[in-house]
Amino acid sequence: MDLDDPTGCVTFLVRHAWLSMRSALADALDEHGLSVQQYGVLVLVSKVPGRTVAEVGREVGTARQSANELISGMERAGLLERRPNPNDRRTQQVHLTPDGEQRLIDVGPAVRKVEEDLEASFSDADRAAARAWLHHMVENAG
Amino acid sequence: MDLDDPTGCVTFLVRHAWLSMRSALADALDEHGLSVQQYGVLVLVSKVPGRTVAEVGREVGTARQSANELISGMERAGLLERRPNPNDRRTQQVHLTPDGEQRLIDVGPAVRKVEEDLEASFSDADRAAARAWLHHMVENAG
DNA sequence: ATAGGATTGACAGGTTCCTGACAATCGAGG
DNA sequence: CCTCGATTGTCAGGAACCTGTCAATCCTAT
Repeated sequence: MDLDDPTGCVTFLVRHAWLSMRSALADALDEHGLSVQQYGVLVLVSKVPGRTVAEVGREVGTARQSANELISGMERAGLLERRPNPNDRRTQQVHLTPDGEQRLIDVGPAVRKVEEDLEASFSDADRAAARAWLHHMVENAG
Repeated sequence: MDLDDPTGCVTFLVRHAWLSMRSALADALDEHGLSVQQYGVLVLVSKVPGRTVAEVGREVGTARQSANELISGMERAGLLERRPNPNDRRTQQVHLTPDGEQRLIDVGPAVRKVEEDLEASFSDADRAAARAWLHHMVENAG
């Protein structure tokens, strides 16, 4: 990727960072047969099992319908399963299958290595500062 | 937008920041009838007139074909024009029309206000640090 | 209890973006 | 000169994502 950002617009710099990091992450993930979006859902459902489709969509930053299609695909791939929600007949609880859990464990080191390598030259303070800046953008925009 | 990022993965935090900032930018832009991608191309071509389609695609972080479609649409909208390149008969030089230049001038303040408001609570040093971090991600990934 | 509003998962249809090809053209090396 | 590899703009087809909509369900207030 080229992406030198001559626009002088921070928003596009953030976009370029996202594209580059996604590309690096994708390289590590598709050795394990996972897409970046699938990995995102896997991590999310792993941290908070029982999430509904709509919740997954919101927290992963995509439309409800896109989350639906994504989850359906992962269900077909045997990574996820939907269970009926006893407290709400509209929704379904999304859970990891044993295969999904195993896959998440398998890719963990590779993912962590990618991000660690990318940030290797930064101090803990710098990393925290960058996260704070990014988090602030998330909170105050949209 | 929700986007609280419980994944603990910086890459997704960057994605969330991009989505949020893009949404804020889009709100400001569509009052002037521009999309975020169109604005990006406008700024890029303004800074370096005569860019080819392929170059625009690379620098804006999209496929050659997507840049082609984007530029075609903006040409139809009277914002851009393609001129033959005397030194290379394969390529065409993309230039702003007077309308395109005017539109860019018109939206400038709104765009700058959005980004300034987002970063208002950060010092110059913090802003520079965030840009350095982002730039490093762009350089070392992809 | 029940009416009204909001939310859910899913379907249909459309937009955006991408990959894979193609001929035309350029540039370097015989 | 001429060939060969690389690059350009563009077309065709598909993948990913979104909006709009619907019935079903939940929640709140009267």
